[in-house]
Amino acid sequence: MTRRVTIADIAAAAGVSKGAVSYALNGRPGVSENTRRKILGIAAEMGFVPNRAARSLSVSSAQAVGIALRRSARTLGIEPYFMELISGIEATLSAGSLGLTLQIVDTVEEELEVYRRWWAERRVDGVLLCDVGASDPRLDFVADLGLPAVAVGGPVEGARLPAVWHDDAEPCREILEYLYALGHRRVARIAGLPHLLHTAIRDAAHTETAAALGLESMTTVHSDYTGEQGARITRRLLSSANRPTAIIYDNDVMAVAGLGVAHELGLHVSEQLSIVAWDDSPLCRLTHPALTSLTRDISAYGSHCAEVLLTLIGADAPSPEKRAFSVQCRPAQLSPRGSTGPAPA
Amino acid sequence: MTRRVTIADIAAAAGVSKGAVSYALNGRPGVSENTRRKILGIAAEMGFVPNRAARSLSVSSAQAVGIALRRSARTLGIEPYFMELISGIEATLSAGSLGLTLQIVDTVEEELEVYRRWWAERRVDGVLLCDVGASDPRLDFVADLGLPAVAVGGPVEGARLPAVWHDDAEPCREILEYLYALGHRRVARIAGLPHLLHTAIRDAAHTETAAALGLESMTTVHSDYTGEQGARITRRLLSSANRPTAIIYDNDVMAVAGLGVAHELGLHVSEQLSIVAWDDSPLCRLTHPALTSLTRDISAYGSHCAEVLLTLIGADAPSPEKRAFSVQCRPAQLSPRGSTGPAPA
DNA sequence: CCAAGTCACCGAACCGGTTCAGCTATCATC
DNA sequence: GATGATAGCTGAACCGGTTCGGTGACTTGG
Repeated sequence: MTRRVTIADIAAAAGVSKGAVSYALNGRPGVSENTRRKILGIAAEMGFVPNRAARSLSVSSAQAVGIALRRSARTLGIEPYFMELISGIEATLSAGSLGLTLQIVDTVEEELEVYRRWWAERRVDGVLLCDVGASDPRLDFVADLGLPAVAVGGPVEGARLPAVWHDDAEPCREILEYLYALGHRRVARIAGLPHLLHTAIRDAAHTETAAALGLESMTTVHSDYTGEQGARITRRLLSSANRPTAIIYDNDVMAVAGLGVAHELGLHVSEQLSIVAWDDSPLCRLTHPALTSLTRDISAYGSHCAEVLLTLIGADAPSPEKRAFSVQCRPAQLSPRGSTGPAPA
Repeated sequence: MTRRVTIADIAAAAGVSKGAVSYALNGRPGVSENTRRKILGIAAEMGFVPNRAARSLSVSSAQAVGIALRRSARTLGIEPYFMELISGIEATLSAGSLGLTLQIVDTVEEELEVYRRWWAERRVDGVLLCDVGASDPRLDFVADLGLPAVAVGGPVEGARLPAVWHDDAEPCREILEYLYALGHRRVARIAGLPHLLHTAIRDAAHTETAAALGLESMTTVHSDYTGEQGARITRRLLSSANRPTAIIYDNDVMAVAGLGVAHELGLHVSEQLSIVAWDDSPLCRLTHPALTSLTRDISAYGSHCAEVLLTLIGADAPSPEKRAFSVQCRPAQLSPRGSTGPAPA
């Protein structure tokens, strides 16, 4: 294994000092165009790649951002959301040649501890906070720590840090009006974790819109996003006396599970029961019938979050007027497919 | 923002030299038990956390391992395999307080470039190679580079690096014998990417076993693991003159898609068509009927791979007899569920 | 009582970059 | 022609750890 090439080697080869090489490589003033070209040539020729640790040590930046996920391995596995989000984040980061450090945690305490450690070690320059809760201890924690962070979800009130989010209320209205137009009067919704911010927002939007439309019933049951719970709650709802004619699921996994239960009970989906899923992953198109869903570009969402974080930590200085603060993305669009139809008589 | 605590601060507070502090913190000989306790006490009190960059610079280790995934965002999203694998890897790594660096790439060339850069920058101490191909350029590349790596899949012949794998042939025999016992004589298999090593192994095992059992037909069609292709191929197979009575899918996503197609064609799954899925994710239990599948503990598999990599890079020196070389894991187990039944008359 | 050996600790070099004060040569200015 | 400004570069300090040679104190043994 040949030894690594350092700037000292380049300096020696070019007959200049280490400082000059550093200026040349970083495109800073302080060297003439001629020597810069010469140095760059030698560096390329010798296959120079700067040592991260050395740079981080002097500049005190990690050239990496972190993300801690507080979900079980099983949930992370089936839930397409996270991988799509991560792949979007990753795309933006690697364009700026930043690394992504990933950690899976069990509890909030553990998550806070991870942030504390990452920041103390300078292992990351900033973090992305997923699954933002209505009153989330992490927001103040990272702000107090001074750790740059972006909330993936919002809006967060009294925001001490930027948030990137979709308007969740509008799609809720859209879907309820759509179901109403199809004749549905008894609608149920299997919602996500109740403490999450967007769950609360959707809850409110549904209650409000249902009242405005004068629906006969608008039941909301909270769940943990797993297929098991989705199936269990669906089974209960469909066995009740006055069963709903349409069910809205807060994610696609539960919707697929719900579809399975409908099959199991011998209910024809679309004729006897309509199903709508949030978060349109390819999963929604695999089933028969395909699931009507609320489509968001989650990968783009992730990219967006990463961009905001980058401007926040000043990794790539964009136009100065581009403020690094809360951004709202295009809301989810309704994609009607086979799983919704006119309400049964 | 209060300034970070460094070992110099601790040294000053304890009235000793930086060197002594370093010895004390790392549990090395060179300080008395008394001063060690004193130093540890002060360090804890001041909330000391060592700076990664500084340590990496002197020790020249990154305290992180890397993983580059060469799959599209969409595939990564629906395919539960990767997230489960990653979560297993992550569990082992964070136990050893190593970080996980993730990157998503488009082409092999790009992937090789990522390895070269990571290693040159000393951003990682080693990597895990996923989706091992039958003749995989990455194996020699990382070996030549001197970059510690573990192949997640195998066995790889002429191995210059360790591999961790499951025996894929045995489950193939098991499933075919099971289907045979149920009376199936025309079996099809929608296989994965043809260049992948385990695909080749499964191909061979199926062909061989089918011949041994004297099956009427054993069709294998290769795909790219996506639900779209799974559906398309299933549709074609089921529309053919002498359609199979059982289909084996190389992953769960395609199996779910296949189930959708069966519904679409009005075929009763288990009575008219049996379906078997590889890689039992929770997805397989969401559908109706639930999918018979070949269960592997992918998360444990990931942990295992990470352990081998750790011993390889010597991060945690285990018992010396524990050689860091190719390990074979427990093969997948057949989990019979509702999607398989006796062949139709 | 002194030589040898051991223990605990210090001081300094080192890893590979960045950055800044300072020096020199060049050039414009009055 | 003295003065000042500036571009181009050097040398050294610095970031925060690790590591190693060396030193003084203390124990041990003959």
